[in-house]
Amino acid sequence: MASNSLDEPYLVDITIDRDSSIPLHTQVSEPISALILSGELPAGQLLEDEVTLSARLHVSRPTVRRAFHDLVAAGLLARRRGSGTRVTLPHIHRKIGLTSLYDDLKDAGLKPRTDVLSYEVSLADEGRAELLGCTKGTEIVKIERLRWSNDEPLGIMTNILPIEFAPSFTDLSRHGLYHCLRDAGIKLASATQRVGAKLAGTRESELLHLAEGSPLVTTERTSIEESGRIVEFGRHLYDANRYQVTFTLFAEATALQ
Amino acid sequence: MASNSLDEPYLVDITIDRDSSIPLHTQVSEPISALILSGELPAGQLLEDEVTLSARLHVSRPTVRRAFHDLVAAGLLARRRGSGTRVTLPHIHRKIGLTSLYDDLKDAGLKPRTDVLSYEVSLADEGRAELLGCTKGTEIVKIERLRWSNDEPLGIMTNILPIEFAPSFTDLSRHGLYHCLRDAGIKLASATQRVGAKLAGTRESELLHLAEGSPLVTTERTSIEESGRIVEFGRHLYDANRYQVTFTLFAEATALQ
DNA sequence: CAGTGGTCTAGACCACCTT
DNA sequence: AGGTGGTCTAGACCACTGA
Repeated sequence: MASNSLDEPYLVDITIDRDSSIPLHTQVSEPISALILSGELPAGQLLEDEVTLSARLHVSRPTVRRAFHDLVAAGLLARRRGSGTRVTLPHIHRKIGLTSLYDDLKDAGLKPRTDVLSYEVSLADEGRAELLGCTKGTEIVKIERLRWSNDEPLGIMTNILPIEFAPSFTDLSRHGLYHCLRDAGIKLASATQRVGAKLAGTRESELLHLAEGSPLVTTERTSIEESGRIVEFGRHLYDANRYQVTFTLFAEATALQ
Repeated sequence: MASNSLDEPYLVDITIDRDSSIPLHTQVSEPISALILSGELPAGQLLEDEVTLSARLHVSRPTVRRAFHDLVAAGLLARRRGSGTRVTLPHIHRKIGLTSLYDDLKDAGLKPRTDVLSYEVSLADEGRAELLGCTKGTEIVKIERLRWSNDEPLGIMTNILPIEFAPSFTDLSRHGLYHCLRDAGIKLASATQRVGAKLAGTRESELLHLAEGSPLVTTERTSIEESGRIVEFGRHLYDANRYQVTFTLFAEATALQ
């Protein structure tokens, strides 16, 4: 292959602060991540090999390896023995996270707005208790919201939470649900999502300003917190002509199964 | 907390073969993964700490750490400093992989069958070239298949591939697309997926034995191979009353972004 | 306080790719 | 043959958890 700039290792500008509380491997991976996501590093760009980089930064090779490994897991880098470490194609960079799946409209610059339609405290019946992994009769909060985009209603969002996780009505009317949870110090570990389709019923079509029988995207989500407890269960309905769910799967993550 | 069996570390039966070509960390993680996925280890079960386990197996602590780290990334284990390593809730175990998203019916015991409706070789027009990341005029293969489940049509699957990745018609009529790709030695790295909804048109409703205007789940997928090239682009349509897309997101994976 | 996972080091050898 | 990432070791110290 003809030599070109992609094949000359890019020397990322990294300064290591050994007094910082930030782990060294993060101090290595974060600047690289930022360069790739900002588009400054083009797809296919070769990086320094890990031995050279560790010598230049005066950190151990395992530390650089850990940083590179994290970037590979995030889909930003691809490595090949003998060949080196390169930036992946931008397709892979559009990786979706736990929060962005729900707060993604903000980023898209679509002037989002969310109205809280109802906020109810009640005791869990059998079905809801099972959805939340709690016992029947536990106090739960049910929230119904309407999400707007460009001054048109886009989705109906219904969520139930055990009362100890639920944000207050006022917090919720100001910020998104995930934002409130994070502010309350609740750390989410994972979320299981089911996406399907259905036709709009009477109430749904009225709320969303659609004709009855219009196609809707349905999502059901169960969010789990670090210790394994279920934080919330949500059923959302979106206008299918204006909303799709996007996500990326990685082969690596399934290597064990 | 009252002492119970979950809080007594479970000693996983692991034998290390140092002559094997399988990495030691895999020899540690794989049996644990199998025990959890088979349900033999209950949610919340405490495992040995990594120092004890590494001593028992006569491997170094970083090797055991690597194994545990992989199991955490796969969603099977959760670790907390000072507290230990425990099996996560089964919610998280239903993790979806690159292939299972498309070959998942087989597992569900639904007697799947796939008919190849058409198999065409052509030159990529502008739109298809962009979808596949190749130049206009490249030879591509377009495949249309009908997937059955329990002797009822379930989905229409349309895929395009650069001709060098495309399986032969005969291979395709015997095995799933992903199966063929794997057999051809093509290693997938990631796939970006978009899920939405629409109403069935005339041809779709005929093929799927549905009324016109029935709700369909639509998926679009771009699969990328190790070196970053696009392997295939697929547009699938499914009967929404019988099919949903399920997947799990992990917080860890997004830590960098 | 003791126990646990999190980070880091400075090496070593091997497998694979490219030239 | 040389360069690259993949694996593995035997330690060390720190931060957090729980009793």
